[in-house]
Amino acid sequence: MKLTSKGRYAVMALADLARFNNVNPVSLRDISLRQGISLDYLEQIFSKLRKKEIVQSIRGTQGGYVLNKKAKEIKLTNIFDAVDEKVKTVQCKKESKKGCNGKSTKCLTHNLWDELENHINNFFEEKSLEDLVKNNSEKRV
Amino acid sequence: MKLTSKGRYAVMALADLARFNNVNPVSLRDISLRQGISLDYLEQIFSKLRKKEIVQSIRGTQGGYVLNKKAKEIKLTNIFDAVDEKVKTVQCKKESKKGCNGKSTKCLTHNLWDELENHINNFFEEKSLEDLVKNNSEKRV
DNA sequence: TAGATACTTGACTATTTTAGTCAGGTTTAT
DNA sequence: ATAAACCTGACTAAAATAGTCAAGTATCTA
Ligand code: FES
Ligand code: FES
Repeated sequence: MKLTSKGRYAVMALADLARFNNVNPVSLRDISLRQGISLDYLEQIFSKLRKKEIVQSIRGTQGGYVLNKKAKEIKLTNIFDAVDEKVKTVQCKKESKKGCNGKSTKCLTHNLWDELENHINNFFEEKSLEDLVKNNSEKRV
Repeated sequence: MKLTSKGRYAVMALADLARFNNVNPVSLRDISLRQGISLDYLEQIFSKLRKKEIVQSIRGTQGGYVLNKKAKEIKLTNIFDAVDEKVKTVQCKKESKKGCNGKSTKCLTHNLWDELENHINNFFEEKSLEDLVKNNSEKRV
């Protein structure tokens, strides 16, 4: 199981943004340079973040992005959800009573994968952007 | 983040095996039919499981596979490890002091991904094959 | 008001990974 | 002998990933 770059970059970029989220909007160009992420790719990512109202955009010179909520209120879940990074442990449809591989009932291991999915999602629901930034500045002290 | 079929199948197949692990070895053909997994693919998977001494093979007619340890002693970690299903949340090398994207230090979010990786691995270290089979027969009662 | 900066959008593509298949073995019980 | 079952390695189609590229639009500042 691996985390995709898109998800990782989204969080990295927002952490960067949260850290510089004071007076001025932060341009993607700056984030791109600081975090070493392709500008074009960042644009794709931020387009999604904006649509889910996690960030707000300010166009024109001196423009950029700002957080649309308090860092405390932005959970990793929200970020991953926005960029379609989802945790998926099974192939079988959740709603359907059918199991994987076309079986008529759920397989032996189905519950396990459900548990796993919850276990991982719990982590994402607990962590907020604030935790990230705070944790990091504590370390620096 | 998603779980690959290889990992899922390995656990499914071993759960099946554990359940029928009484007198006779279990043939891959049977597992293939019961679980709806391609026989050829199962062979690849069991080759790895055997090399890591999770199962033992018995060749010839009436042959098949048996568990090489008690179900209680086979953790998901061991299974995933055997089939190279690994949890990977970062690109940067663990040992290296360098960060992702060629930076000279670890990035803002590196600790987070480390935590995530541990969080997931903990789950795999706790669960054993026995849990799986027991859990399931309890449900059946 | 010209120009630069920065956001916006959608299409396109190379690479990698996944999820197998296929072909040809070898071993052993009956 | 023969059939059942394991064993091995090479191959491949399809999907997912990680971007790139092109052509805009909006807004600030000189
Ligand atoms: S994973 Fe859901 S039925 Fe097998
Ligand atoms: S993830 Fe390890 S340095 Fe960025």
